[in-house]
Amino acid sequence: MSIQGLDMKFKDYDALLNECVNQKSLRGGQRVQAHMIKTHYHPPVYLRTRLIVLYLKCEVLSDARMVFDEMRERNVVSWTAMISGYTKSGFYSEALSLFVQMLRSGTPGVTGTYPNEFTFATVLTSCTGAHVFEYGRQIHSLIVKSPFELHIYVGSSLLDLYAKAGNIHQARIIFDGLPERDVVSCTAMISGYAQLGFDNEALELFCTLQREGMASNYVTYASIVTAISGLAAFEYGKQVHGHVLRSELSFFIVLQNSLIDMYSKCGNLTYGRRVFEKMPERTVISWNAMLAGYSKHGIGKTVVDLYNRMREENKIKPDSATLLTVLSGCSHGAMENIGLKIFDETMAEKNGVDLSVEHYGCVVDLLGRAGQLERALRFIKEMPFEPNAAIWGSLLGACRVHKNVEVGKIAGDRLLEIEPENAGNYVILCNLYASEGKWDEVRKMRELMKEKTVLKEPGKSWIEFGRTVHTFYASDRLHPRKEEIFSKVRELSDRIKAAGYSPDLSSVLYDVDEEQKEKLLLGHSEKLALAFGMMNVSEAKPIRIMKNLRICVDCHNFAKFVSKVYGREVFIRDKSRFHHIVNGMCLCGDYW
DNA sequence: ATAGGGTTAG
Repeated sequence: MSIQGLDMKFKDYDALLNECVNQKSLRGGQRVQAHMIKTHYHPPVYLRTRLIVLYLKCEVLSDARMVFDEMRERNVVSWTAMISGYTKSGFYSEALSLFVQMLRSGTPGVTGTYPNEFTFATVLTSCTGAHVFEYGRQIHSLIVKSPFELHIYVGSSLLDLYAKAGNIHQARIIFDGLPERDVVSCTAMISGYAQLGFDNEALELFCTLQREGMASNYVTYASIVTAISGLAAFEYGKQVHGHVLRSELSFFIVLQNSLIDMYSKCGNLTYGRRVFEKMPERTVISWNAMLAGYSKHGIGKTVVDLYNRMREENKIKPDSATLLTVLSGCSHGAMENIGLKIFDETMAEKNGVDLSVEHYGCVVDLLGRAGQLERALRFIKEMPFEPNAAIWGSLLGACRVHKNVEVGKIAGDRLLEIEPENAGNYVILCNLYASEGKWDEVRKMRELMKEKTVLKEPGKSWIEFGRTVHTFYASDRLHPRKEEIFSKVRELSDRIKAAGYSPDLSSVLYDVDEEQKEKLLLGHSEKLALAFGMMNVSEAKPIRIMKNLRICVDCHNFAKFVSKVYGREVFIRDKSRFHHIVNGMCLCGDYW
């Protein structure tokens, strides 16, 4: 196409620019712009905006911005296009600052440019991306006064904003208030539930909407698979996977990634690996999800093998999450030296990944697990980050296992400064002091604990059986089969006591007599779930239990004895990893 | 002409 020497007018430029946009031709746009300058043509707002849109489509933000800045006058589309350009590239604060300028713009004495439904939809996304939720709420109040409150695009990003801010209730109110629903608004609601851990609600909404004939796409499925991962609802997950395979959606990498994660979190690494191996194309997330599965199961060797394969294939570059997973996999898998070596190698690499305080935390884990507590302490003092609660907690945990009161006291004091409200910290310190017979210190800790701690999240465990997820709370008085389950726990306890089990009363926080302590221990939700599993799950199958917190020492021991005495295989997924318990032993090596 | 939802790590 040649435009030299022609007498170009609005209509011609418009046609040319349209063609460039369709072909995504950056060079074409630049030639049109050059021609305008050469022939002293002053394009109107419309044509300048078309140029901005073209440059944004070609992902050259700076060129778009240049055209934008040269405009003496702009309309809502020029503003919105520019804001959207910044939002899509993740420059949220630029986008928000433009939005403010937009409201203030206009000739003196005249009000600014008024945002429309396109502007609101995109600017809310910026607020969510930038995590400036208070700002988003202010924009919400502008929207309420505008005619666009019930617009489906605006409503979707608005409910997403509240969901991401953690206010799922408000998100649901907005969702229910929308006059119509479509895939995106429904998916935003479902993923909002899933990301905040309201997995049952996510599943319930998904089922309801499906009955209502809602269309689903791969984003919807990725979100629902995430909810299934949280519940570890293996049977349901397989069903959804089958559905995906029969649809046209199975080629989406994002969806395959979430399936890998789902199977791993259900404790079925074989299925996850099968999805992983069949992928024609992988992203770094595919690798990270697969690695995380083996890491959480404590299978360190496979973590390292897979990581080496990733580096050998040299197609996908490991990122900081990869390294974090590999280091934590080495720690869970008792491969301390290899983990430390990988850390050192990464440090030495020129353009390796960005190391965060969490990576350093993994190294503390590795050193602590290896029993090198003084070295871990030195490492913490020399690292380029301010140590946080996770770092000190990791060191303290290691000190408890290796019974090192000296270093443990240092870690504990720092930890209580940062996190005085966390009861778990006092418990570990109590255990440490008790193991050395320092009863004065134990008493001091108990008093401090009573004074400072706040109620933590209540413990709960669940197990999937007969297409239903059965949930148990500590000393569950509401469960319909409570009598039966409690007596089964008693029965298990009596039988394993004969084989050498003795309840670990020291892990009970409350100041009550020993009999009470044992009763409290027997009421732990994971024991109830285990008893339920023993009553219902066929003997040929492993019992798979999920727990929202970390498993306690006594329940861990209890499960080990049950596995030996009754010859059962037990998986317990807790907050930090999988415990795979067979014949009286756990793959975690009693370190978690 | 300009617009909304998604997967991994601890």
